[in-house]
Parts: sequence; C-alpha cells; structure tokens
Amino acid sequence: MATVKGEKASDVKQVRATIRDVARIAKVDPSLVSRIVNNDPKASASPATRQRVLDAVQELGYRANSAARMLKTARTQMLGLLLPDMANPMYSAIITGVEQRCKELGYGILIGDHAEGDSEKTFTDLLERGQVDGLLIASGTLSDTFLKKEVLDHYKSVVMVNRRVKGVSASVTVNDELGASLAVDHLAQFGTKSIAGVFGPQNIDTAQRRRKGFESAVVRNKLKATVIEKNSWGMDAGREAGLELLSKKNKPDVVFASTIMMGIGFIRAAHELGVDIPNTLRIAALHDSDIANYLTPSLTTVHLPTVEMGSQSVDLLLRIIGGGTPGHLIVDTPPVLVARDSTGKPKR
Amino acid sequence: MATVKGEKASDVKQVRATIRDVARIAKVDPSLVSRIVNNDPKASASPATRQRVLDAVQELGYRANSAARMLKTARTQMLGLLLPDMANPMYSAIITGVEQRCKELGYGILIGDHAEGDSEKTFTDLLERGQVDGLLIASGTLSDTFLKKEVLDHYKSVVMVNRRVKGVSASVTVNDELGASLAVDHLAQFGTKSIAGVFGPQNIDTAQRRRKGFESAVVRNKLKATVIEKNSWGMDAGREAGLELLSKKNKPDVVFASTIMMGIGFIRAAHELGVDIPNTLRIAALHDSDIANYLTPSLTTVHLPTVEMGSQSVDLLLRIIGGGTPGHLIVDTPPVLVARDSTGKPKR
DNA sequence: TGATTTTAGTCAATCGGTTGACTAACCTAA
DNA sequence: TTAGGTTAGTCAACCGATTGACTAAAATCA
Repeated sequence: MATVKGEKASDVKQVRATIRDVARIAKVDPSLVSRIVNNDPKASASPATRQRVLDAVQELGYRANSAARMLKTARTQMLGLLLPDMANPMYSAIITGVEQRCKELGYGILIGDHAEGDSEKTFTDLLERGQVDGLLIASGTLSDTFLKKEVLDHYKSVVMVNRRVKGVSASVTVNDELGASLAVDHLAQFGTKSIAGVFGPQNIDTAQRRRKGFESAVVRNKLKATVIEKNSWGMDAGREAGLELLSKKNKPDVVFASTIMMGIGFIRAAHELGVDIPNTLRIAALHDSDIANYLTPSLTTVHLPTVEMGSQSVDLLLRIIGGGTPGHLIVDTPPVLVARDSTGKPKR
Repeated sequence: MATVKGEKASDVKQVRATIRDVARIAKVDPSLVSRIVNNDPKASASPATRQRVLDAVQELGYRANSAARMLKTARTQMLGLLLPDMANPMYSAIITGVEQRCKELGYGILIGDHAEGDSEKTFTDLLERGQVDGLLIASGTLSDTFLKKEVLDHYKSVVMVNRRVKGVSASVTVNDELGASLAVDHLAQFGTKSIAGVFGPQNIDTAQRRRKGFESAVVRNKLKATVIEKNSWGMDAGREAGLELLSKKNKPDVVFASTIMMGIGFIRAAHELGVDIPNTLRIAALHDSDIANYLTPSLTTVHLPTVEMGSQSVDLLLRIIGGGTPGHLIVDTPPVLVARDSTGKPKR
C-alpha cells in the first residue's frame, strides 16, 4: 500500500470495497454481484459462482454504499420520527418500539425532536431534505390544522402515532378508551361517590378518546364526575389541576389522570396541600413506566401497549410506502391495570 | 401533465426538480447552478445570471438530492448518536444539545439506542452502513475494552460524550469533579459528621471523577464518609443503596447520589424505611432535571451543563471529520447547585 | 437432429450532483 | 496594438449500485 509521507497508521481510512472490487475478485460482472447480494430473483448463477461472489463479499467486507443505492433506487431505507420531547417516558416507549422494528427490517431512523417554537422548521427540514422514505409523527401538541397542511402539502407517506388527524389517512393508536375506563372501574371499587378526571388538550383526539372512556365508565359506575382540561400533558399541568381540585370545598375522593406525567404532578400537589394518598385520595394514571414504582406513593397506572404501537407504526408506514392502502389501526394488545399504592389499601 | 387512468390527485407525487431542471430554466449549465447554490468561490457569474439561477431555484423549490451529493462527495451530512437509554433525562439533555447544534449546521442525526444485549449489533450497523460521517457515543455502560476495540477497528471519527475511554482520542465531558464537590460542600454546611456517597460503575471514568470530587470535598470538610458502588446508574441501584445504608445501625446524616436517578431511588428507599427527608436525612444528587421539582421532597441537585456537552460534542466531532486534531474537552460552563427541599430547612 | 426454452451471465444506461479542466470574450496595461 | 489576465461560463468525467436488454451456451423437447 502506498504510504504518504508522514502518514500514521491511525490516519489510514481503509477504502471501502465497491461492488467492482467484489466483481473483480469473483471474476464476474458487477451486475451479477448486485443481483446476488440482493437476492434478486432474476439472478441466475451457478452454485459455484454464487459461492465465489459470497466469498469475495466476505473477504472484502463489502457493504453496498447506501448513497449510491439511494440515488439509483430513490429509496433511502430511512424513516423519520418526529417527536415533541424525548424525555417523556411515553415517547421513549414509542421510540423503543419504532427502533426495534426498524432494526429488524434494516431501516434507519432519523429523529426530529421538535421543540415548541421551531416545529415547522424541523418538519420541513426532514421532509425536504428528502432523506426519509416516510414519516412517523408522534406529537401530542402540534395542531391538527398545522399537521394537515404540512403533511398534505408534501404528499408524503405519513403515519400518525398515538393520534388521528382528519386529513391524514393513516394512524396507529392504542385503546385509550378502554384504558381510561379500566382505571375508572378500578377507582370506583373503593366506594367513592365523586371522581375527578384530568385531561389534556381537547382539540386532540387522544384526549377526547380518553375522556370518552372516562365518561362511559363514570356512568356505568354511577359516579359524579368533575372534569378538568389542561392545555398540555405534563407534570406542570397535573400539578395545577391538583392544586385547583384539592383546594376546593368538596374535594374528589378519587382522581383519574390521563397521563403518568399528569399523575406525578397531581401527587406533588397533594403533598403540597397535605392531602394523604391513598387514605384521603386515590389516584390512577394512564401509561405505565418504571418511574411509577419510585414515586411515593407508587402510582397505580394502566399499561398501554406503547412499544407495540411504535413497532406497528413502522409496519403500517412501510406498507404505505410499498403502495399499500393506508388505514387506521388500533393496537390490539389490551391495556392492563397495574395496581400500586396510590390506590392501595391504606398503609399501617 | 399525463394522467394515468385511475390516477387520483392524491397519488401524484410531484417530481422533485433536479439541478438540470434549474439549469434549463435559468439557461445555464448545471455545473454553474451547483456552484452558485453551494456558493463555491470558483463560481463566477454575472449578477444577472446569478439572480436567474436563484429565481429558478426558488420557482422550482429545488433542493439538492442528498443521495447524489453524498455519493459524489462521500459526505453524508449525518452524525450517529449512540445512547443506552432515551428515557433517562441526562441522555435526553444530551440529545437536545446535539440536535440543536446539528440543526444549526445542517446535519442530520441517526440515532442508535443500544439496549443491553444488542449493543454490538447496533454499533456495527451504524458504522458499517456508512451512513454517518462520524459517531457520538454517550454510553455510561459499554465497557472500555469493547468500545476501544470496536471504535479503533473501524477507524472512524468518534467522540465520546460524558466519558473518556483510553484509546479513543476525543471526548467531551463536564466538570463532574467540581459538581460532586459542590454537592458535598452544600451537604456539609448542615453540620453533619457522616456522609454517604452512592456511585456508579467504577470501571467508568465518569464515576471515578465524581468519586474524586466527592472525596476531596469530604476531606476538605473533615467528614467521615461511607461509599457505595453500584453497577448501574439507575433508580433501582439508588434504591438498593438506600435500603442498604438506611437499615444500618449508624445511618449517614447526609447522602450524595451521583445521578438524579439514583437520588430518586434513594428517596424512595427512605420513604419505605420511614426515614424523614430532610429532617433525618439530607440528600443531593448530580444532574438537574424537571422531575426534581416534582418529587417529594423536591430534590436538591447540581445542574451540569449536559446540553452544552451535547452541542460541543458536535463541534468537536465536526472538527475531527474536517481533519482537525482530536482532544479531550471539558465543558467550561460551571456546575450550579440547585437547592431544594431534600436538603432544605425542615418544613413547618 | 433441429427447434425451443432455460440457464448463466454480460453490457451499458441511468440516478443527480460535483469539480477539475477548458474556452471564449472582454478588460487592462505597456 | 498586442500580450496577459479576468470574467463568465461550459464540458465531461466521475461517485457506486441497479436493472432492462441482450447473448451465448447448455438443456430440454419433439
């Protein structure tokens, strides 16, 4: 190997073997190599030749240059994933699911974390750079109209995750309705008369579905309900709701929080106001996460199949990219109640 | 436009304009378009021509096909980011920083979340697909030897984030030592005699640095210290440490937890054992995060510049990719103590 | 045996940008 | 006036893989 003056071993970037290198070593045409490695049905090669090619691939550690492949096939083998906030355990569960499935299928993920302000920019960036074959959007905050406008304007393969948006023809959600009603049923069994429900932005269908499940269970259990709607899904919103509700004259006996983050905030508010959980107040929240075990009291949750939602979104998106029909999928893994201390028997 | 039978408007994917389209409209050669849009200093064009080109770009909404550019330039304009766990707030802070900077510089991020088992696979995938110009590794768990072997084997541009690994010549870290000692100094001011420190895997330099800061502050404050080392950084490890320490005869008065997650776990253990914080026990942890405000009691932390660490890692990596010399950078934003209730005056 | 199909493989165009080399017209200065 | 230098732009060869069209030899069939 030619060595440039002053070159150190660590500087040597070994040159990636190309398909021509493989072809030369296996003594065949590059096109045949291509067909063999991609096991193209049109490839016809004798077993011996095929083996020679495979050996050469092995020997050189050949891997197709993805840029070249992209250019020719107009497929990037990458999916975009747009999220508002990675720190939220719900979103990280979605990421996990998306990632798992993508890895299995050989797709890469380009992540777009959209902060509040620049959502528009990130969005168009991902789309216009044309570096993804399709886009998964898991945002509980961007408005329907914005999404619809942006998405349709770019005619891209898009799947909404954990949400349905009118005008976007594909989505994957979980059974939020059942999840919410499971929580309410659990809370109702303690003989309460009054329940409160804390919800997220009502212009987003996810919140609506949860509310629907909440309300049907409320009716079924003959409870009297108070509802609070917040404009975000976070701990701050949960705490505010808690402070509001718990400083009222007639406090609720039990509370349903529509996200675990809101539940955490609510518990915090209860502590601040000296309200004892679970003796005076019981609370349950949607979305399970490890953190629920580490709160005091530990938080009763309903586990929703968010990881599956992530992976099934990938499958749906790929189907759409492949020309299949879009649609609205509800993950059929059922929600499961995980009872913990926040609804438990009073301690001691 | 030719319309295929049965084609609906929504099926029409508008064809991306190519550089040739722009050239045709502006009546120049494609090469000139390329030079103008990339403002190549070699481009010489009259103001009028330049404007024609720019107008055409505008009109067609032209954006260079990234695959073609990658192929020709052998640059992908993408960085890989390898993380163990997105749910952890420390890592999501790093992501935030990396993302911000990448967006500013027009780079994309390919995320690799390495679960415990498949770390090796993800790793080689990202590297071998050759889809990134360089790699940021922010893993507090992969072993030095593994990293060294994999990294060096692939001669890639790599920056370690929040960690230094012998044999990998670039890293960005924060001043963990100072951070830890700040926390200890704060804890010491309450007149305690005995302090406990809870640390992560000692085969990782990050843990060692924190320990060093802890110990120097312990000496400076003339304290008697107990040290616990755990093999992970999480809530579970913190809780275990808490259960161990707090069921002993002579419990510590104050505790330093080397991550916020460990702090959360420790508080949980204290609750389980009925130890009152902050009256009986005071605790402070490294890494600030929103969740610290929502715990009960809220958790005193030391804010480390993790977001900056993320963005500066990008700068360093890009410098290396551009042929610059690697090096070990310590983010110079100083750690800041954020005092909260877990070390506060006893309530009431 | 001769005609036809199958097998095994090659050829060459193409995807869209980039970039070094080149040219023609114009400008400057001696 | 003419040599030398700018300015404004063009030409064409890549980058590496894919894929439709093609060919020659071998196998099958009648």
